[in-house]
Amino acid sequence: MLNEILTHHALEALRVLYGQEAAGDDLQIQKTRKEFEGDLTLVVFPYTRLSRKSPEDTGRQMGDYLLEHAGVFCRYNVVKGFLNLVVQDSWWLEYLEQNGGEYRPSGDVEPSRILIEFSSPNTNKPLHLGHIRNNLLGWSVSRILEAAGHEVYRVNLVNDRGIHICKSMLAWKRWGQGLTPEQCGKKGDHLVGDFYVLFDRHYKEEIATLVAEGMNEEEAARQAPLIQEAQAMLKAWEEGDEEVRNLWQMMNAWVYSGFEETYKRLGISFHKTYYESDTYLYGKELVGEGLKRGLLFQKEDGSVWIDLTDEGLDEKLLLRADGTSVYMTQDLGTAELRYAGYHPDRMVYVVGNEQNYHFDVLKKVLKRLEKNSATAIYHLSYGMVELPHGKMKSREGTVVDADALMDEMETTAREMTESLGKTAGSGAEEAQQLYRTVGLGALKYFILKVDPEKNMLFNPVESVDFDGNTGPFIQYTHARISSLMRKAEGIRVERKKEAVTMLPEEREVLILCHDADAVLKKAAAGMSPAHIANYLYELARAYNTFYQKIPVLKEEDADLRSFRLELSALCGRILKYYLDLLGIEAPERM
RNA sequence: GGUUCCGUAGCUCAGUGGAUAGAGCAACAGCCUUCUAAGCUGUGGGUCGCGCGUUCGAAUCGCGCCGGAAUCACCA
Repeated sequence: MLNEILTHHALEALRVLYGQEAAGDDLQIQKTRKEFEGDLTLVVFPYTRLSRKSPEDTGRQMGDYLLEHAGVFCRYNVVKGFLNLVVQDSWWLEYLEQNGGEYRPSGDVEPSRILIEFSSPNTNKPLHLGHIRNNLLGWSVSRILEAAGHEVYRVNLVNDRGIHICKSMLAWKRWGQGLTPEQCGKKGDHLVGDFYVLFDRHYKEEIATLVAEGMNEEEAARQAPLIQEAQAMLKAWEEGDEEVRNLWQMMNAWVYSGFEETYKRLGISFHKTYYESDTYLYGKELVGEGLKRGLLFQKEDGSVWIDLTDEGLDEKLLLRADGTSVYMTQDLGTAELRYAGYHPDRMVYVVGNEQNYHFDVLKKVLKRLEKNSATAIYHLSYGMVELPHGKMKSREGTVVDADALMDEMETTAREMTESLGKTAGSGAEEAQQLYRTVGLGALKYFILKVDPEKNMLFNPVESVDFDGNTGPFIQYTHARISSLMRKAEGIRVERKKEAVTMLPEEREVLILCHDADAVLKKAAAGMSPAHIANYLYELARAYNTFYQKIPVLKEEDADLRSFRLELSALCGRILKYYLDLLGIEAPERM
């Protein structure tokens, strides 16, 4: 709001003072640095050409004009080419009054309909740390887009069929002896994952045996009895073999109940879940249609390809010689199905950056097939989560399991809380809830504060802290404000505006609160929760500085006390609202 | 080799055309008889990978190098 006022009057100043027109986008407005007095700073270097005066003189002339006409500034100072403007106390008090109710972002964007796909797990193993980044990003981005005023649909595409699924099915059939999750007390996704690992172990042994008998490795990998049997199983599945289908349904059901638990714990949900087994055939129709129209071509063996060499890419396979589909075929199908179902302006795919090339190709193929979904697709690419020893490899046992990680976070939160002696006065259930909230808050914040595009390092032993720039720090600030509010019940009084003079620490909090809308806009435009996270930290820190230095309830002057309470309340509401955008809960006490 | 992304303090990360480049962690020194110390204040720590260019102004934009990651599968 301040930015708009300043922009409007600064342009006017340029017109009146120098007879020059400038565009609003050219104005450079920023928060005044702490070492100078002011709330907003206008960079006047660019206008020295228009004014034909020194930066200092230009700044002073514009400052005088703004003081007189904008009606919100009370002082200014010019340092080199920087015009630092001080907002009147009365304007801030007015602002506080207008934002006294529940916090709502301004949301002045062109609303659009957005479909966002994330999570997209395979049903052959439990979720791990990589999925956690995916899930948290997808969830948070969808919440940010909603808050910014868009219509958002969250969808999940479960990869529930394929050779990898058959591997765990086969292993269970062979060595499982009818074991169920109920019998062994294990989550279904973990149990199925165990058999997937078991398959791999036996498969490797078979290969080693064949190699020892003189076969080369590549051939052995193809000839091993286990893999052949798995392939036969996949074929039987595709032909609708009843026994295989039943086994498949039973084991997938185990996995889904396991996933359900993990999703619930992570606090995420979807509007719709697609299953690849339902949609994987549709892509073939698209390919067939494209072939008929001469947009694709067929090789001698009958496989279907697209030639993207004129776009700087290669020839890409779209259908195997035996008529079965590949990854790309399926994605073509789901893209079109979804587009037809929702008619979204944008279809966002939250998928790791290892698939940048795949999405590049996907867009180009759809474009070549003259499909509308081509322009709607947006790949929200994010970096890998690396461990101190390198990348996560499921086969080498270096994955960080999602459920185990959450357990660990809760345990750490409990130990931390107990060592701080903060458990007194709350029931066991309430305490458990707090450990969950704080532990997950730490994990979510740690992951979301990093720019999605960048790879990040996760050290299981020391990465997730509870001090400093962390989730618990922000949650703590919120709890602290909540405590103030509880104690303030009934002692609030009407205040007289003219009786309040603000201190720098108070102005700092106010200007950050005022910044909230702009931050949300930026986060929505860039689909980056990191902006929200870093903003939250700044706001919480500014509030803590204020809180530590300036009395609120203990202030004897009733007008000042009320003002500081209102300021605290607004800050608390914003912290809560923005934490929610990250999927983090804001506890009332901790 | 082609393409894409990344390189900022010992470590983890902000900052993406403006002022003397910022936080946290780790280290050190202070602050709880006072509204929640998961907090606050201070000290030390930098060739923003290297070079050239554009600009009144470059960590930020362009070009070239160096280093790292991903990808270029009839796996998904």
